[in-house]
Amino acid sequence: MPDEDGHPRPDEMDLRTVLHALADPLRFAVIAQFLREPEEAERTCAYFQLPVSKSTTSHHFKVMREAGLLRMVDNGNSRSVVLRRRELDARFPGLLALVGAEPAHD
Amino acid sequence: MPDEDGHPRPDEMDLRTVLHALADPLRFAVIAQFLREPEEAERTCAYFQLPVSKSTTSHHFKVMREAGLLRMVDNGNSRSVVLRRRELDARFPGLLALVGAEPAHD
DNA sequence: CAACAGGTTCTACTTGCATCGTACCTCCTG
DNA sequence: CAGGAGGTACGATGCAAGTAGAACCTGTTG
Repeated sequence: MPDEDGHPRPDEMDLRTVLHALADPLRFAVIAQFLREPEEAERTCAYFQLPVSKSTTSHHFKVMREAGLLRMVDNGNSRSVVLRRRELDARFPGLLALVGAEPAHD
Repeated sequence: MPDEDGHPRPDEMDLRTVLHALADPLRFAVIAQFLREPEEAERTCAYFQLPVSKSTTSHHFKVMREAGLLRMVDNGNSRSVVLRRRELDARFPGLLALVGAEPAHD
């Protein structure tokens, strides 16, 4: 079972769920953006400036967290998210590479 | 532009579209099933016995064809579909392997 | 020719999901 | 303590997409 923040362990990740998370253009763009940042980069949700409301942004990040794509990092002050790069590469080899290979869009 | 049957060329295939096509459980199951068959296997739509009506089945196969996953083969007699394995492996390396690695479900 | 099998198309229904506004929470800073 | 920044939770809404039924098409087989 996922931890208290809804993060699945790698063996709990479901490919269909991950694909669904990536099928949305905004979520795809967030992951693609992360892949252009240094590894282990921590970013606030606000950093991505998605063209939707705060609550919608929060919803999208929740979907990505629950799929296993992102991990929430609580810094006391503000929370950040981190791409779970190593775990995803181990669980779904090649998947992030495909996302990163896709040209940025919109 | 796609051909008269709606098949995109590999360079026209869009990863988001492909991921969306694979995010549906029935469509995912069809591709996973194809990966358990011999390469170049031709199958009728009816072969998969999806638990939905004929028109819904036709809809799902259309989505997969238009995403580039399947190619329609007209045998005069009955039509069949073929997984575009080589082209997909070239365009999205590793993607089909991920689908094939996922345990069958339901 | 009639009947059937396999697919497609069209229309309609219904479910899912992205979206938003509001209210609320937590931590920091005047 | 009051206010703001960053996020979350909940309820409502509107559109996209999965679904089914009916009519139709094509090729095969009695």
